[in-house]
Amino acid sequence: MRISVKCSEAVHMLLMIAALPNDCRVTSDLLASSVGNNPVEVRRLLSSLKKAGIIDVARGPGGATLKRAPRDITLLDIYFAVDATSLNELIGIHGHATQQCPFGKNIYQLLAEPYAQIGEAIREEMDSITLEYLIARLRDMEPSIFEQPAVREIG
Amino acid sequence: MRISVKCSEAVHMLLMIAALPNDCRVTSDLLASSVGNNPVEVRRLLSSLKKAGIIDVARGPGGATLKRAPRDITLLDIYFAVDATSLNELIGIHGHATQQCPFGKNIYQLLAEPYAQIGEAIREEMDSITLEYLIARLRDMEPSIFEQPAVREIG
DNA sequence: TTTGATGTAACATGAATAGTTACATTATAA
DNA sequence: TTATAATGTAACTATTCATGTTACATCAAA
Repeated sequence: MRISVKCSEAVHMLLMIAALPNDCRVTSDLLASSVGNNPVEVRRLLSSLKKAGIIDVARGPGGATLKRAPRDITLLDIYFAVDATSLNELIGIHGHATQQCPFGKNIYQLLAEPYAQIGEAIREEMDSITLEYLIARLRDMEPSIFEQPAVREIG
Repeated sequence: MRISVKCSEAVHMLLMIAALPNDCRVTSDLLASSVGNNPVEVRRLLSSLKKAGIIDVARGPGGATLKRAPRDITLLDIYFAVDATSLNELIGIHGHATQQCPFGKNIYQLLAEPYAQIGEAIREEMDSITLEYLIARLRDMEPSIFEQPAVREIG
């Protein structure tokens, strides 16, 4: 699975966790069937989101719930949660350049700053997109999801 | 090779092509030994840069030369040249969500706009970094490269 | 014509990713 | 307490994709 797809799947899952009513247990099987992936992979993602403090996952006949308010969960949080590799690795620099060559010797330091700028731009953009915003967008697109009592509310 | 590493290797190569004196033929073997990769991979990158109109590569005992001024070559050009996959694929959306589910049905459209914003931020940032700027940075770090006679020894 | 290089196909290798099975663990409800 | 239904994770397999290697046709210049 590509890093990006992990991220969009996690968003998908979080939307379901956030929007489904309290009496609907959001299990990994339910999530898997909607996301279109296998339950183990979903659980791996859930596990990552849990470690990041974004959700709580109850064992036994439990289901997952948000641990923070949707406005306090950004795409950046989700991205970092489900993908251990940092942005630095995503837009990385080849590490096998010859140190004997004046070009090879300097290429890392040369690119480090510009690449850090790009990473920062990505970070800012992702951090500006909250789960709250995505829920609002979803409400516009599919109001029926929210036309039921006891929709999960946090914070 | 990761997409990012391709990009940094291409920058490395372009710097050598731009900075080495005219009488020094920049061959794929020379580039490969500095970049620390095999000549065929380097030729694949050269081929991509050529297709993108960034360099000319002479056959026979030729060597590569820039086709455009360094100020007209940006990191974005280089990135697109050496990586066929678009940014949309880099930060993509899972395509296997169930259409029967109101979440799965909307997830693509929901994420499309925010993701496009992120892509645009990356694009802008990469497009602001020119080869000219990188050459200037390199000159600051390693002035010796630009003091003519010494450079012929590279490789 | 010889030499030294590119261009690329075809195949092999290897590493990362994803999928499957299995089972221990745990909370809840009867 | 026990049965049930779910998570947590290990271990293994399969697959995919990026990379490395070999080989050779092509080409330009001396």
